[in-house]
Amino acid sequence: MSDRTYDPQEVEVRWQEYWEKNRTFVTDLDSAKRPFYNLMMFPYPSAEGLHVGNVFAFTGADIQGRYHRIKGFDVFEPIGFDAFGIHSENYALKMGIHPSRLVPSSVANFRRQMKRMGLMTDWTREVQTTDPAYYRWTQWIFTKLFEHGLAYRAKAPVNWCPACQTVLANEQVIAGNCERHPDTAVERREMEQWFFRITKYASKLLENLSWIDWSLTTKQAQAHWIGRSEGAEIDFALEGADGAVRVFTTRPDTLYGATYMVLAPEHPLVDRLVSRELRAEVDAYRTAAKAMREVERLDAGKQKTGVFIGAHAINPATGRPIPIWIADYVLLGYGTGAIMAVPAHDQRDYEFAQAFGLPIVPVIFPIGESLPEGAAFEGEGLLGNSGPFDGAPSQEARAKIVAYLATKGCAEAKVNYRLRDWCISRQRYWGPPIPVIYCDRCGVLAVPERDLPVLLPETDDFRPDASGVAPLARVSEFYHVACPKCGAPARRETDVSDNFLDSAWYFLRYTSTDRADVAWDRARTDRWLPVSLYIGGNEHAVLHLMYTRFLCMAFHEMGLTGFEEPFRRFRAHGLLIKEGAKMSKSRGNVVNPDAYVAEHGADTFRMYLMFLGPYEEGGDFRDQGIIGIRRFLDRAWRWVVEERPALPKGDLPRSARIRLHQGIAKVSADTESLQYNTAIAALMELLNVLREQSVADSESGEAFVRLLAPYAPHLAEELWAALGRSPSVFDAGWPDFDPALTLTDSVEIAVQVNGKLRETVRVERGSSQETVQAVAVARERVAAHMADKTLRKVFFVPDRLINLVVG
RNA sequence: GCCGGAGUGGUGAAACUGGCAGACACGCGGGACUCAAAAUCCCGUGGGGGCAACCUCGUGUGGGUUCAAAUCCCACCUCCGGCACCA
Repeated sequence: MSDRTYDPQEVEVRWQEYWEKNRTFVTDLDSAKRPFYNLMMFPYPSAEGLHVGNVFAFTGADIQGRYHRIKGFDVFEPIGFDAFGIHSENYALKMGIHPSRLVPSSVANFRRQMKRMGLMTDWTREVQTTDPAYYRWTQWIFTKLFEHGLAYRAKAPVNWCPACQTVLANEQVIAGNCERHPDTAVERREMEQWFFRITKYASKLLENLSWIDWSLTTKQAQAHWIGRSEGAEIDFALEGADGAVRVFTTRPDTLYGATYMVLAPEHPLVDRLVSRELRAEVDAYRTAAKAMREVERLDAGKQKTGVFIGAHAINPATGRPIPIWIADYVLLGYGTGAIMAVPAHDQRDYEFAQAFGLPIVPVIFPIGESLPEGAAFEGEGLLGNSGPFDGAPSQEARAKIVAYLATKGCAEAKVNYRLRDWCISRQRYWGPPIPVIYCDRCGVLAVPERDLPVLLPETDDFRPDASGVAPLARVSEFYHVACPKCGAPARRETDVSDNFLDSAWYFLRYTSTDRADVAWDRARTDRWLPVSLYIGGNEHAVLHLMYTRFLCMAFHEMGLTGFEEPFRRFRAHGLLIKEGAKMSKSRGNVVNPDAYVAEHGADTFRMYLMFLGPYEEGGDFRDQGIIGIRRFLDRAWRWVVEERPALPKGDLPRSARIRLHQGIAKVSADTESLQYNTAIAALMELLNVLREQSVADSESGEAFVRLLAPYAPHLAEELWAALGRSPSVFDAGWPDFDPALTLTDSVEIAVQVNGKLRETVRVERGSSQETVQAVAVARERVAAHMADKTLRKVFFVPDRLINLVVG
C-alpha cells in the first residue's frame, strides 16, 4: 500500500499548469464543428477579491461547460472584467488613488483566484470594459444608435442621488432611495440627458418572452417591468380655451363616471390653464411636490393631496364640464401624465374625491350584488348612468365607447407600457465618454468612427460636485475640440455612459478580441451566437438582461448581427446568503474562498458549494459539511489509486452493474438540468456501491471518473491518468448507459392496509396484481390487520404499491 | 398592497405524474484499529410508547378532496426576493 495520499494542492496546481501549457480550453473559434457558447456573467473586480457568491455562480456555469466539453462539444467559456462604474470610482475616491491604478491589481487578484478555482476559462479571450480597445466599441455602439435615431437627448426629470452626485436609472432607485445609499432619498432634477429608445421595442421585448428558453421567474420579472396595459387615450376638450387634455385609461367603460380630471403637478398644460386667483396656491403645491422626497410622494398609504387649478374640461361622453385638479398621485412619466378621475370605480380617485368633496357617480353595477360602501367598485358589471350604453356589460362597453368617441375624433385605442427609455448619461468620471461633439454651426454630432475611441483623460480631479456637471467639463484639453465636420471650435459631451452599456454587449466582443478593426467578426458571431447557455443571478433580471436584449434587437435591425435574441437559454442561479442575510461588505459577512481552497482544494470547495442545496434556489453558506465532500474525494482517490488495482480483474455482478448504469443515468440527467446537489449525491452513492465490489471490472472506473469530471475536474484528470489513460479526461466522451440496465430485476412493493404501510414484499419486476396480492396477504403482518374484516377494494400500482382496503 | 419563491429530523437537504417521508451528507452516540491521538472502517440515529416483535404520531397552521397528500383545493401564518398611487 502506498503511503501517498491525495494532496489536492499538488494535484490541482499540476493540472492547471497542464491545461494552460496544452491550451486544453483554448477554443479555435473558426473551425469549431459543434459550438457551445457557455457564458457566465462577468464580475465587477472589487478590491476585496472574489467571494463565495462569485465562486458559486461561476462553478455552476463551469460544470455546464465541462459537461458539454466531455460530451464532445466545442465549448467556448470566456471571462472578462467590468471595472467601469460608480463602484470603482467611489472606491478610488475613498482610497485617494486613481481608478486606473487600482483596477489592474484588483483584476490580477481576481484572475489569480479564478484560475485557482480551476474554471475551464479560455483566457486568450479576456475582455476588460475599461480598456480603450474595448470601450472604443462601446462608443461605436452609441454612434450607431445615434445614427439610427435610437439615441436622443432630452431634458427630463431624472433621479438624482445627492450622495452619488449623479443621475440614477429608475432601476437603481429602491423604494425612493438610492440603490448604493439606502439612507439617501433620491431627488428629482430636470437635466439634459442622453436616452436610448428602448421603448421602441417594448412589444417585441414582451412578445419574445413567449419563446425564449429562460428561467420562468426571470421572464415574469421582465414582463412585469415592461408592464403592458391595454386601454385608450381620450381627449377632454378644454372649456373656454383651445385644445384638449389627453388622458390614458384602461377603463373607458367608466367614462360617464369621470367627474373630474387630475394632471401631474409637472404637466406642461398647468401653466396655461391655471386661473389668476389660484396661481399662487397652484405654484406652492407644485413647488412642494417637486421638493418632496420621492419616498414620501410615492407612499401609497398617505393622505391624498391636491389643488384645483381653476379650469374645466368637457367630459366627451356626458358633455358636462368637470374641474381640473393637480395632485402628486398622478405621475408625469406614465401614460399621458393626466387622468380622468372616476371615483366610483378607482380606489385612489375615490379617496381623493372623499377628501375634496367631489361628486361620485357610479356607472358600473355588479351583477347580483350591490355596490360596496365606502370604497370604489373596481370590478366588472353592467353599465348604468351611461346614456346609450346603459345595460351593456362593462368588458364589451370598453371598445364600444372608444369606437363611438373615435368617430368624433377624440379617442383611440392604445396600448401603454410601463417601460421607459434608458437614460445612459452619468455625470461622473469613470466611464466611457459619450462620443458626441456640440458645434455651434453643425449641431449635435456623433464622433466619427475614425476618431474613436474618445479617450477618457487621465486626471486626478475627478470628484463630482453639486454643479451636476460631469468632472470631464473641468478638463479643458478634453472639453475643447475642433468640429469634425467644419473644423470650428466645438465642445465635447462631458457625460460618460452608464456602466450597464459596457456589460450589455461584452459577449459579442469575446468572439473577436483579436480584431482591432471591428467590434465583432460577423462570421464568428454567426457561428457562435446566440449564446447556448447563459447563467447568472436573477438580480439582473430586469436591468442587464433587458438592456442586452434591446441592444441585440437594434443590432439585428441594423443588419449587424443575424439574431434578435442574444441568449438561447438563460438560467438564474439562486443567491448564496450568509446567516440569513445577503453577503455584503457593510455587513462584514463576506466569505473569501481562499482559505477553503488552501485547506481542502478547489475541487472540494466547488463540489461543496454545489452540494449545499438546489443551484437555482441558492442557500445559506455554512462550512459545516465541507469535510463530507473532502472525505468523498479522498475515498474516490483511494478507490482508483489503491483499492481497485489490488483487486482481481473480473466482471461486476449484475446488481452492481445495474447500480452503475442507474448512476450514469441519474448524474447525466441531473447535470443537464442543473440539479447539482442530487447529481453529487448520486456520485456518492455510486462510489459507495463500487467500493463494495471485490473485482476490478473494466467499465466502472472510467465511467465514474468521467461522471466526476465536471464537478472535480483536477481530481478527475489525476484519476484518469491513474487508470492508465492519457489526458485529458475532457476529451474522453461522456459515459453512456444502457436503459435496459437501469431497471432492477426485482422490486420492493409497499403493502398498505387501509392506506397504512404494513409490510413490504420483494417480487419480480412487472408482477401482476394477483401475484403481488397473493404474496402480500400471506404475510403475517398483513393478515393481522385484515383479520375478521372483508376485503372491499384493492389499489395496485405496478412495481410500487398495493393498498388493500378492508372494512 | 401586488407578483414570484420557500417553510420537511439537531443541521444542509431528498422524494417520479398523488403511491414506502427523510436518499445523500454533516453532526451526534456506540464499537473496531491504536500505547494514545488523528485518519480510516463498522453499527445506530424523526418524536413518543414498548424488553422486544411491534404500535403510534409526524412534512408551517386549520379545514377539505382521495383507497392514498410534503405533493391537489380553500383559508391563514412566517421567511426570502422583486415591484409598488401605473390610471
